[in-house]
Amino acid sequence: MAAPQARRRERLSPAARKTDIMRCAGALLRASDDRDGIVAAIAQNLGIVEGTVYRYFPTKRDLIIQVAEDWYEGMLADYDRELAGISGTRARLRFMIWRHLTVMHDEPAMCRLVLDELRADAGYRETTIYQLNRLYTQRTLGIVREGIASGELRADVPLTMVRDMIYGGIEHHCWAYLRGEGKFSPEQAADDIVAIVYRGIAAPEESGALARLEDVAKRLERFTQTHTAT
Amino acid sequence: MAAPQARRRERLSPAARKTDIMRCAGALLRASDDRDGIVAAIAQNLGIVEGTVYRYFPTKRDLIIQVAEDWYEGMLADYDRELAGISGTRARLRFMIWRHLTVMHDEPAMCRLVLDELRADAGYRETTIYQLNRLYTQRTLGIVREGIASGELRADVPLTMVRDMIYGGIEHHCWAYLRGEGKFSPEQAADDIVAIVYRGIAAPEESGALARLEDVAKRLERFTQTHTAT
DNA sequence: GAGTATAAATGAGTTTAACTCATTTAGGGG
DNA sequence: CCCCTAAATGAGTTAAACTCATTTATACTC
Repeated sequence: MAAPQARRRERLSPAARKTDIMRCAGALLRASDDRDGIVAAIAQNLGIVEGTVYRYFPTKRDLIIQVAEDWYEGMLADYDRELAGISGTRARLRFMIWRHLTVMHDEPAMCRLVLDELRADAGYRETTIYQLNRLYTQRTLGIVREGIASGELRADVPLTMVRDMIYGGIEHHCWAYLRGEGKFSPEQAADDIVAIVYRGIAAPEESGALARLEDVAKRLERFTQTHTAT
Repeated sequence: MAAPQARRRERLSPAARKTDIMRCAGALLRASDDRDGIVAAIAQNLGIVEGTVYRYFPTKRDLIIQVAEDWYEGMLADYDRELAGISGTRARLRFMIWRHLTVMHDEPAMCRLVLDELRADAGYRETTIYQLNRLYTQRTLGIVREGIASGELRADVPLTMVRDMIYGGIEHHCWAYLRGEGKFSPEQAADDIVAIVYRGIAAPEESGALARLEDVAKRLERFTQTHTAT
């Protein structure tokens, strides 16, 4: 039996220790979807004791949420700036959709944590993640509103349902991928979603043209009748 | 202090006891979203001991899953027969969507249990609920396929994405309602979803007409030029 | 109607993981 | 070099899921 390793009691600044714990928690959260005993695992990994973790985070849940929040904040930074460089309702919508799909694709474990665990429980609405997501979907709806204002989209678009179908669709589409089964292409998926949604909400451009052309047809008929009668 | 009630040891047939436990579990699952100590609560409600519950269900999870399965099976019975009485791609799609929305509306607690708890964990795929849902969405895709075959819908419809957007959209739409906040109307929601999706996937009927009319316009121009030149 | 076999039910455990707190001790300031 | 602060400890408590040897209601036999 190996002699029990004498613990070296090392003192870090609170900030450094907290960073260490969060980094370690992030790694473990990505490595496995089993959250049982994760506090013990973190402590063991860092060579500290469980109680020390609780000096920095009141509960396990707080720790996990803060890790997820930090990650998500970094992940969603700057989309606004990127979006500013894209013009056209369709392209802008596609960008928002594609970006969300890309997050799913690049960080399945974290996304699953957010979607399946954090979002399910009571305090989710008090979470930064909820706020960030709200902003993101609000931005998406903003694009739709602009499209309506310009006449490019129908005036009677049910706004929140468009949002629900886009983001609900994304989540459903990635469901299997998030648990390590199957693949998906963010580009392909974004194309497919945008194709359905855009056609679904675009103003019937053709209807005006059709009306004009129907008129043309009638005039032609009269014209030809007049001229052939002569 | 009230004298401790002498427990009356009553023996039921296994079937009867199992039914009792499941019924009680169902009531508690509907009454609260807190699953901690639910086995103890069931035992107390039935005047039995926790260990007795475990004689009928190997784990708490098994009990909950079986309750949810029984409920869902009853809930989704017969949709196939009802669907048979509805004709037209759009109406049939709307029926499937409306029905799913109605389940959400009538049994928010159970739906939340299935969506937020059962679907999140590993064994979900082995669940009857998963199978029933698969059949349901397969049936939906069947309707879309028929629409494509008849030429009513575009040939390039991304089938699974249509499914994901419909059912993901439904879930997103009901999210707040499922946790007791806000309302929604299954009828309105079904209309909105079907409006977006159907327009999104319908074949462009107008395009052929447009092409013909563009041709008419050119002929008219030539005709008028010829005749006014004279 | 008494004796007995069966299995339903018990209740006193164990286990595991989250969380608490009185005590210990590293390490910088005087 | 000592002392003070607060970081870290480790030995708890709590809570809930789950186990199992024992008890006992009930149906069946004779």
